[in-house]
Amino acid sequence: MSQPRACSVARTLEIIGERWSLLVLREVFLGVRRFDAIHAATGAPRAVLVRRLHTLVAAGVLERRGYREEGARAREEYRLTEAGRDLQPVLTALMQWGDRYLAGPEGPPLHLSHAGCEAPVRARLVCEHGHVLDDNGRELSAEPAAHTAT
Amino acid sequence: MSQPRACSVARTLEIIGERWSLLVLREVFLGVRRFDAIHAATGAPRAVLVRRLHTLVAAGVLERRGYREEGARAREEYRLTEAGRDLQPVLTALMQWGDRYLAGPEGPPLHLSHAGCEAPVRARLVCEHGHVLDDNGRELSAEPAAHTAT
DNA sequence: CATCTGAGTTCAAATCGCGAACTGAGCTAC
DNA sequence: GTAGCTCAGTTCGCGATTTGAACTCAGATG
Repeated sequence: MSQPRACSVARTLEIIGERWSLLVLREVFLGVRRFDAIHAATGAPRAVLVRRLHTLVAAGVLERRGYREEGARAREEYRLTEAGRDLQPVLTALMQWGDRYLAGPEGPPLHLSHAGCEAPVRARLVCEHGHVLDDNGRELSAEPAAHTAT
Repeated sequence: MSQPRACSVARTLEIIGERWSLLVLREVFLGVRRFDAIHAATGAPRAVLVRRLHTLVAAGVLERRGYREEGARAREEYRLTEAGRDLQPVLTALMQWGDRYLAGPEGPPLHLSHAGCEAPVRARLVCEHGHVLDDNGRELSAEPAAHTAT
């Protein structure tokens, strides 16, 4: 093996693997869309935040658009695209692991529930036959696709 | 809001959010456990790899242990702990997103299936009433836990 | 003994991240 | 109409981190 492994994990991390990217996305998922608000909620330095937002927009995960509220001046906001919304399982899986292994004595700081049904939501591994697997991957088997080259 | 948001995502990223950490974990999940092999498979610089491995060991995600094969000299290997195995949904969610949005013309480079049942496995959001949600978070509602402070 | 391998160290150069201060446009109150 | 406020960035200097390549060192191999 002379080349690093070609892998969708690596490619995804090229986009959202930088230091603040996922925290930015967390905020946008929570409905925080304006620059200053994201800055305050994440604590990321402004210069870095600008770069991350541009990267995410360029990658098609966020969308930057101007808007204007009643009699207020024009502002910018960042919204999730379809591709961005599809990152929800990533955030959920990260949060869930932190809840389990890193929560303080007060328990998890944020609670996700199924709108309408109110039940707590978890990221699970599910096979197409409908079996829900344990989270630990012991029931998984991985194999490279046919075209192993590249 | 003067303090950055307290959040399990942020805490988790403190541990596995560095540049190479998740790629290291990907390899260990795939059964690659030796330093040089991880180095070759990820392409991470050796000095960085040493730091990441130490971080992951210190965080209790990996375990470093010496071993010796028949008549070979002693080596070190890195193994997943229970906590490490529980990161599988994170890796799977990342891979799945990359498969959907970043796969080349040859399609996804790696295939996960349910051992025994052979069916493809996906990371899904599932509520405790057993409903499987869309991946896009539209059916989710988030609220801070009671103790909003800190 | 000379060589190979595995697991790191060490090094200088380039990049990146950081906090704090600054810019500049548009609105609002005086 | 000008002083001040808000928002969305820039700029800046410093220090930490990353990088690739070369080097070390111990144990096994020929």
